[in-house]
Amino acid sequence: MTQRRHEPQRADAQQNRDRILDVARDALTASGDASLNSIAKKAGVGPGTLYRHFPNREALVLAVYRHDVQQLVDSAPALLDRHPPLDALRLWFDRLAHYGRIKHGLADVLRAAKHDGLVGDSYGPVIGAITLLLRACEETGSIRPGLDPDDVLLVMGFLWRVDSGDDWEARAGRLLDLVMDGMRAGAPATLQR
Amino acid sequence: MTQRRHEPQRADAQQNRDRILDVARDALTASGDASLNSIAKKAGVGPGTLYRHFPNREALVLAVYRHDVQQLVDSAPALLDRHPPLDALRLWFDRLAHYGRIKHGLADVLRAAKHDGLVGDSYGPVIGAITLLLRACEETGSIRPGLDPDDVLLVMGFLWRVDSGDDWEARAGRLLDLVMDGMRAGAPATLQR
DNA sequence: ACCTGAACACCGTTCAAGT
DNA sequence: ACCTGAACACCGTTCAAGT
Repeated sequence: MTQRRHEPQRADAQQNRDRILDVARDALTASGDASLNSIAKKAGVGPGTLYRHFPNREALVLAVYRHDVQQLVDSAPALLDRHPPLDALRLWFDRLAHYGRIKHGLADVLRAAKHDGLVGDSYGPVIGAITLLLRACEETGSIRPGLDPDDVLLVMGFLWRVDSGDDWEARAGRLLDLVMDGMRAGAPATLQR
Repeated sequence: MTQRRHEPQRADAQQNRDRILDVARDALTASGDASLNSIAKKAGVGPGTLYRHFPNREALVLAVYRHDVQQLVDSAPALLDRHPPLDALRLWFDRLAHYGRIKHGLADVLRAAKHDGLVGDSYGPVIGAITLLLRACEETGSIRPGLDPDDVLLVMGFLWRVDSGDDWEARAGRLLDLVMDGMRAGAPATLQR
């Protein structure tokens, strides 16, 4: 939505920003809990410079993964074009699982983003994509109506926490099937409470 | 399983241990990220003393919630006596949700416990309770057979992450229903991959 | 306008020295 | 056998001083 590229900015500032993002991307992929100070040092800038560009860890993580998230979000319509809605939904969450596995910290940011004010920047589009997919499924009657996208994303949170054995993909697949079966239209009605 | 009460131990050591646990319980309920140093200080002991009793944060959290977890685990058979298996399963997870909401850090410990060697101490019994409940459901044919207790606990992890509005209980209930519908025997078969 | 880097309060953790 | 508490390396974050 907001286009920050090429805003009037001093050249050295822009360079610093880019180098920080480069280093941060590498550092975060290597291990999710890389310290901000260590990232600043590796980027060859003072801690203050990092904080000037990114006021907190969340902002940095978000900036690092911005394009990747956008790409994931954009893929939803294409999936809907090429597959039945329910399959598209499933495939999209497959992708989400892969993203969450590589992009450390993204899960936490998405979780926190809901409460902080910065809903529009990354959480919003993600929820938007899920909404799109859910609606398509509803229209074909393949899932129960009225599912809340926030709820669905929350439950799918297990995808970020499957441990990283070599069978993680199979396990995630099984569990994804399980949850999606619960979302299906044919699924038993809600229990009497 | 292991009974540590009244092992030969110096009186002051036992007192220190108890005071640390008391303070830690309060501190953790107040906020989940209370520092170990601050807990030691409030308990009136040096940091080294805390570390002598509990080598890391995980051990402390586990010790603090030991009795509560045991109580939860023990409640499973009673639930099975008084309710149909599927209802018992649902009610037990309701309780788990309430526990995870108050006992900060317990969720992380349960997650980490699987990989660390200390499986027997707390993770084991919890998985044991889930296994018991799942088997009972299987026998009445109310859920699909072959569900892995680890998998189920992993998916239910969303319970610890429902945010704490005043509607958290309703939301958790909805999502619990959703997941349990997926576990049901009547649920649609696994998708073709 | 932006960067530097020393500085602050804190963290988890260790370990010599005491009793 | 156990406790103390100074000490270490680190963390996130700030802010005067520079260019």
